[in-house]
Amino acid sequence: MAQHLDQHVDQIADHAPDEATAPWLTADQLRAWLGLVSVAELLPVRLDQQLQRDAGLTHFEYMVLAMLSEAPDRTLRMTMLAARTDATLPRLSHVVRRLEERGLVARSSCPSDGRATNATLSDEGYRVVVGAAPGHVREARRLVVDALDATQIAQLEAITQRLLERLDPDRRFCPDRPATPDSPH
Amino acid sequence: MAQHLDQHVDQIADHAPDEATAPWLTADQLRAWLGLVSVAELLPVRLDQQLQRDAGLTHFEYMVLAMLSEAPDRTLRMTMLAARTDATLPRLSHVVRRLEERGLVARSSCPSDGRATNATLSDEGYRVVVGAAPGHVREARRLVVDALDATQIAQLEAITQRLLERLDPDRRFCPDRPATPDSPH
DNA sequence: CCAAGGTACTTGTTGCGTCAACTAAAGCGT
DNA sequence: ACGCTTTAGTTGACGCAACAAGTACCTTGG
Repeated sequence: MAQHLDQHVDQIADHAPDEATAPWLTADQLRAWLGLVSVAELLPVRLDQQLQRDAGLTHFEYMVLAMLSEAPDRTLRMTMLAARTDATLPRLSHVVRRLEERGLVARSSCPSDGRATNATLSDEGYRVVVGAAPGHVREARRLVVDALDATQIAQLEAITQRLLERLDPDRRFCPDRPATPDSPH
Repeated sequence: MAQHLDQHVDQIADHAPDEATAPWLTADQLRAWLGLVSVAELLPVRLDQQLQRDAGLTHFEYMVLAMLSEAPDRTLRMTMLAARTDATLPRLSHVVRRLEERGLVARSSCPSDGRATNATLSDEGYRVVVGAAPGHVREARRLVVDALDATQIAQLEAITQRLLERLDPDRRFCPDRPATPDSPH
């Protein structure tokens, strides 16, 4: 499948022995890399399929609703919500508009800052996300958690943390910072 | 970030102690799961960014060209190419049409089977993919390979193999089967 | 040798994400 | 009080992927 990443190992060994200019991978590295790329390609698709089928939500919509469900008053400013879901503001704006049309969230202008918009989870939205959560977790178990033993779970956590330092150096995604719910003023 | 996956651990412990109906995750499992989801979300974006910037290709287009570059006569049937890139046929058809408009591949009707279409990498397409490969591998090193030590590389390979058994039980993706290039007749 | 069914694509439609404006509201210096 | 800049969000256009239909070709049973 991927000779193109290692097939010229011998020829570059001739004139480019140093790390910086020798791009190709060893067989072990190649297998790990291709495995990770495959997982990264397939996992989001599976998550979307399960949630779409069982709850009529994309994974991203689920994340939006889930973040709101945990926030004080089930309300977050768009910017904060975007940070927590690793979305651009335009993307979030479109998605929230569609969710509002479906009656799952409501938007309101923030009283303390006229520029800001607060998104609030409706009762119906709460029912939807609470109804979707068990199936989602079941899928997480089926695809990942139950496929690995405890040792591998620990290894996976360490590996993903290392990778996230490179993939997301600013820690924009999954900031885990305490909620600054409404108007910080 | 994700109380919604574990916040009710205590309350379900009351009435649903068994595995099948107890969906929530332990803290360790939760961290590994969220880490993997984040990586799966960010890695494809980074790969697309680097290839788009340096070679004007999406990761998927790069995969298409790379698979062709390894095939005998730089030629594959659409169905085979779709299997090797984990794409649906409609998706591949659109992408190959665009690549043909850019002069990177050529399509021709298969002489031995009038239904089939062969995609062939042009010289220009070969130059593009060969030019793109080093930067792509460099990015793979920067984001993943060089972030992990040899032990973790081995762990990651084992973990991804386990996960792929669940994510892709039919081994549709990355089948690594020998090329059946043209007309098996 | 012809009809029925399956195979290998291609094409049109729809939905979502990104990018590039654009609007409106603060903040800030004078 | 007046502009100028920054911040927050929305909107519209465009590109790409998924799904559904359609077309052309092969194959198999009668």
